[in-house]
Amino acid sequence: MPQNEQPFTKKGGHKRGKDGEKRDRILSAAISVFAQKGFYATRVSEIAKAAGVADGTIYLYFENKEDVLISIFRDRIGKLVEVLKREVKKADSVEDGVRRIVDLQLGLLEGERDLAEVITVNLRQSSSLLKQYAVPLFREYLDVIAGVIARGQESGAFRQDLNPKIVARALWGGLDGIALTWALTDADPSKLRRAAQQYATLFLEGVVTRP
Amino acid sequence: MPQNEQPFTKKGGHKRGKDGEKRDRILSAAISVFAQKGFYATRVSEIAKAAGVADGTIYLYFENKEDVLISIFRDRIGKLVEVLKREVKKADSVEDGVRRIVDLQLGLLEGERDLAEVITVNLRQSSSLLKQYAVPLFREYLDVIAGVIARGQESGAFRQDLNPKIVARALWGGLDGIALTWALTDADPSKLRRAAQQYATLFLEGVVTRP
Amino acid sequence: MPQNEQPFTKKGGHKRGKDGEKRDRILSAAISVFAQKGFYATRVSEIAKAAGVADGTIYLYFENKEDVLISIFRDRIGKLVEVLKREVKKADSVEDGVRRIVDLQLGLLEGERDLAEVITVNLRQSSSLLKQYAVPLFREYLDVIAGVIARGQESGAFRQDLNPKIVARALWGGLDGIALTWALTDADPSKLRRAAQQYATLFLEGVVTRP
Amino acid sequence: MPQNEQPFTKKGGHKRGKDGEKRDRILSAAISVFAQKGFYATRVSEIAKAAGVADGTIYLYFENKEDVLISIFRDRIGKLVEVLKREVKKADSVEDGVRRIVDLQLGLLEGERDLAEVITVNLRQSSSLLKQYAVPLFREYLDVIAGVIARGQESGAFRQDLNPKIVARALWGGLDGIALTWALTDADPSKLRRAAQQYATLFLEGVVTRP
DNA sequence: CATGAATGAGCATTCATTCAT
DNA sequence: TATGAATGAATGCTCATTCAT
Repeated sequence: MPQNEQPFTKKGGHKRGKDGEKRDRILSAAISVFAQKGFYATRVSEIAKAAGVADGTIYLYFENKEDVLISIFRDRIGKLVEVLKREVKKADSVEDGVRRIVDLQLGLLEGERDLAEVITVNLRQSSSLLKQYAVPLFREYLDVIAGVIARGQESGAFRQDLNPKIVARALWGGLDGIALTWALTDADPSKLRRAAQQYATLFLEGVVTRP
Repeated sequence: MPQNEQPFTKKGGHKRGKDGEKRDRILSAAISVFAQKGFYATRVSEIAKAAGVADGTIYLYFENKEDVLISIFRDRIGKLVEVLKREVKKADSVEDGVRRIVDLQLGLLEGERDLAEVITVNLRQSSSLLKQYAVPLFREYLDVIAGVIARGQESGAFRQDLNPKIVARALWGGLDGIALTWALTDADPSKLRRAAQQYATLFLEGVVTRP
Repeated sequence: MPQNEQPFTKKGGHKRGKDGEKRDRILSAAISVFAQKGFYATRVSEIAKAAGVADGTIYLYFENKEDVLISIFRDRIGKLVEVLKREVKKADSVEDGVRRIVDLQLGLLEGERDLAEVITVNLRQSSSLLKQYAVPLFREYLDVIAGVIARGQESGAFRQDLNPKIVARALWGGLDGIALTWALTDADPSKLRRAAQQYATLFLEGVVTRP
Repeated sequence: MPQNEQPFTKKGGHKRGKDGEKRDRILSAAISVFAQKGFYATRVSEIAKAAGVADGTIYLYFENKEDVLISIFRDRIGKLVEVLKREVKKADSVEDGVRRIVDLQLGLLEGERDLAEVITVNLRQSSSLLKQYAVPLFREYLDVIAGVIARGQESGAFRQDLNPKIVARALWGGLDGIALTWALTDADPSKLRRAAQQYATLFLEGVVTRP
């Protein structure tokens, strides 16, 4: 995750490297603290402490506390969307694509649980300013999902009487609902994986028994 | 519910009485303001103003600001669960039961959009104290849904390879996801109702085309 | 201490009896609560509760919270001064008079410990308004003591190179100092009485051994 | 006590440092304001203004308002005890020791009248928390006095039928009583000094004429 | 007279942000 | 750049006092 793939740019440009490193440390710390305590309950000094910098230093890299949160969305969700796109491309079929989406999103809870929590939890605490930034990013994420659905509809694999956007939201929401209850009751990872499998089946085939 | 010893004085005077009329006004005002600005950004004085009472009056009915939020959950979700149970009982079939759940939950967004927003949004802002109160109520709500699923499985109407609790969470989550995006993009009610129909179908039959 | 010596004035004048009774109840309650918690930490509602009346009732008998405290001084210290005067008159000698003063003041801690505490403690919390009322009453009390000293000086029993007022303050202060430490460490009454005896001796004969 | 690594920069800049300069300014300001208005009537903002700092700055050095008061006791009474011990050691005789105690305690009223008022007045306003801190310090002060008395008894200079602790309390109380009335009636310093002399004589020799 | 629900001014405390070093 | 002491605006909550009943 860090950037050890730029072995000489250290002082070449305008104070990169060290800069980006500290900025990143602040963001990572913020993700961790926001996840634990929520945006409002988090003190700027707590982020600073977790990042190992002085309080004032945060203001060298971010406008203010809210900007830290927004930056998390901007920096990290962008990457998530990339991963999602890549993963979806690897799929053999649209059904496989859906299963990959499910696995990826719920798998995120294990790999980067804090980030997942920040995205899930803090998306809803947002002031209007935050909405302004978070919603477009969120929409892009949903659009990737909706794209898979639409492709399935075109190929005839998926039923065509459903709006792909609604289906995408439902898919995301269902995953989020499972994740939320899982997070609130801190169950073990194996249960989450099992839930993921069942959810994919449910989503694909429905709850009604096939004739 | 109290005061049956004054069958007509109802409109006589304002009767400073602790009969809950003022408490209710505060709760309603709080729902409205919390929905607009979120729990943390809401000032107690704003609730007071919206309720048409003095700041201090709020503390005659509630411990503190958080208690107002908790009380919303306690008072209102309890009623929601009642309505849900009643509605589910009226259903001819489990499939109808599912459709009623979908309609009810999304219908709530129209009738009491603010309440829905508070429940949806603030469930996740919670301090641990709030979780303590909100989670059990939420669980009860989910249990009613899970009960419908389980009954469907017993009757053979629903597939039996899925855990009813997971299915319940997925159902709720999908509805919540649709509601969230609808709320964030202030779409019109008719779209929401159409989404509800489609979602019910999706949930029941799955996204994959039937052979 | 109550007024059972007016067997028929009950409804004769203008609402006496009942009135005075309630006013007295409030004062007694206030003495008790002030003694326990101090003037500032005492809530008017606590006085009301202790007196068994409604909060608002207190304002029918007193201007405000401070007036309750002032009234305690006015009503109760006045009586104390009377008792002091009476006691002093009974004395055979000025030496006996001093011993009676000592016994009376420290004895007060047992009989009306709360009142003593209010006088001792709250005299010093006073706003300037309170000082205005308390100081004159206090001075009257000191004057009685100073009178005894002066009489002793006139009769030749007491040395004449000391200002009676200073001696009076010293006598009162020494008693107060003993009372304070006794109160702070809640020792038993017998110790207090022994201390009283020793103090009287000290005051009369000094700490230096007689040749 | 820290900063021995900058032997002359003392007046260089204001050195935001936590070197106690600001802490001291706050304490001094608090002594002054507490003395004038009492602990409860004093606003934190008043202390801040008097100290020439922002309100929030006070909370960088003290837990809360009460901690400011406690710190006054802790910081200043400790020093008083030191001075008292030193002064007592210088005494030629126990009688001289007593006279020094008297002079010192009443002399304090001139040099640091505000501090004396705070100690005298606020010792009695205390919440239990404050008592917890103030009482032990007070006791130490009394113990020094009691030590002088005890030494006088051992040497035969003082009568042995009196408990040294009681005598110590009486001595302190008498001084406090004189101080209180002097403070309440803002007499002039010369009178206080005369009172001190008379009080020492009274304490040593008693009020009764010697045969 | 008595009540106690309602009031709202007042205050301790917090914490995001700044800026001298 | 980095620091962290200092700032002071902002706000939750208390409680003496009022007044309609």
